[in-house]
This record gives sequence, C-alpha cells and structure tokens, in this order.
Amino acid sequence: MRVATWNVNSLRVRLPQVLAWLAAEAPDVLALQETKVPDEAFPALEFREAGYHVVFAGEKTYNGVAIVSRLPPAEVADALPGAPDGQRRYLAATCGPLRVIDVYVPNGQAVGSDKFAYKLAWMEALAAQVRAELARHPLLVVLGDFNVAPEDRDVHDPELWRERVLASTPEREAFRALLEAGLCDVLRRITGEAGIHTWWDYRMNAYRRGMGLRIDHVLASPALCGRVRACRVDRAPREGERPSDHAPVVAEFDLAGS
DNA sequence: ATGGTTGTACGACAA
Repeated sequence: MRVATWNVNSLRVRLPQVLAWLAAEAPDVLALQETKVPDEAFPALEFREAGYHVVFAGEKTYNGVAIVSRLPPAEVADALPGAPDGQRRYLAATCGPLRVIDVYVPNGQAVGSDKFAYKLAWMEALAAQVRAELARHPLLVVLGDFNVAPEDRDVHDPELWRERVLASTPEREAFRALLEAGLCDVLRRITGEAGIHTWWDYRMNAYRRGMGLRIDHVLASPALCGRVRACRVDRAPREGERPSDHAPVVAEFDLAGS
C-alpha cells in the first residue's frame, strides 16, 4: 500500500499537476494540504474521473486539507478535538485497512509570536488525538505538512536556522511528543541521510541553491513501522512548471498477511 | 540587502 502527502499551495492552481502526478505514481492514498478552496468549489469530479474517491475540509483563501483514496473513505472526521479554533487543518478517514490522518500544522510565523503559541497549542491537541487514535487503530498513518524540521540533519544550514521558526527547540519538542506517543518517522526507517528536503522557499532561488528543509512527514504506528518498504521525496514536480513550494513524500508499506 | 516570491484576490497578509 502506497501513501503520499503533498502541500500543493492552492489546489485550483495545481490541479493539473496533481492529476498528472496521480496518473504517474498511482498511490493508494494522497493527502493534500493548503488546498485553499471552499468545500462548495472543491474539484471532486476531476478526482472521481481519475478513479479516486476524495474527502475534503476547506475554507476560503487559507488552509484546507483533502484525502484522495482508491478505496472509499469511511469514519471521516474533519475537526481536531481540542484545537484552538476551527481552521481547516485536519482530516481523518479510514481507507481500507489504514486509518489516515492528514494534517496541515500551523506555520507559526516567528518564534514567540501569537501564531507560534497557536502552533504549539495545535500540536499539543494533535498529540492527544494521536494517542486516542492509536488506541483504536493499529494501522495508523499521520501525514502532512508538519511545519517542523525535526533535527539539524533535516535543515540545509542548521546554524542559519538555529532557533528560528520551523527548526526551534519548542517545535522540535512538540514534534518529538508525536513520536513519543508511539509514531515513527517513516523516512528515518529508510535512511539517516542528511540533506533530504521537502520544502524550499520560493524566494532567493532557494530550490536551485539547495536551501531546503524537511518539514513534510509520514508518521506511522508501530505495526506499520515494521512494514515500511520504501519512503522517498519526489522532487520532479518541484522542478516543473509553476511548482508548489513543497514536494510530495511517498511511503510504501507491505501489508501482505495483515 | 530587515531583502526575496507566490497565492489569494485586488490591498494586504500568510507562508
């Protein structure tokens, strides 16, 4: 079973790329973030014609998440219990054997800002929800844009990013709480390599200069972590025309016999 | 260089 996550930074702009990527990669599940489209304007028909079911939780201008799935999603939940407000950043669904939680963690803007406090509160609510979902679903994946580079090896220039938003100690502790709740970082089951990135700022030719961070993640429950076959960042869409600033992350699990 | 670019929606604001 192959699952993927991609912050598309406007589904309206990126829909042709997403459909082309689905056709080329054929994942079983694709979690999208920053769709930036209200539910009444979501392009559901285009996904159905591509052979996928889709559920979504969007709003005007900001945020927005969606789960695209070969198998029909069930037990859909579009709000994070205990979240500070109703921003559309969370979507859970059961897709065949997998419980899937798609997250768009708040960016946090700057360490110490109001938005930074909101981010930490949101992540604390997420950790509580992960504990609850883990108790009910042995095959759980939590994936999306976490807006946290967990360690220095996930940052192109650790000194430049030292204690800055996306790489600060409080954010890394909030991320580690998700792992301590029982999830593993699926990419780190495959490689300890430094310099694997999923996001590059649009400014300053950051992509061309290799100035990226690994902030998009696939986290998984213990039963899945023992069944990781592959995990990679697909940089091809980031190199194409009018790209999102994020690249997709794809993970494959061997579910035979489970 | 307190810079730069993109998306939303047409002026800031978020990222």
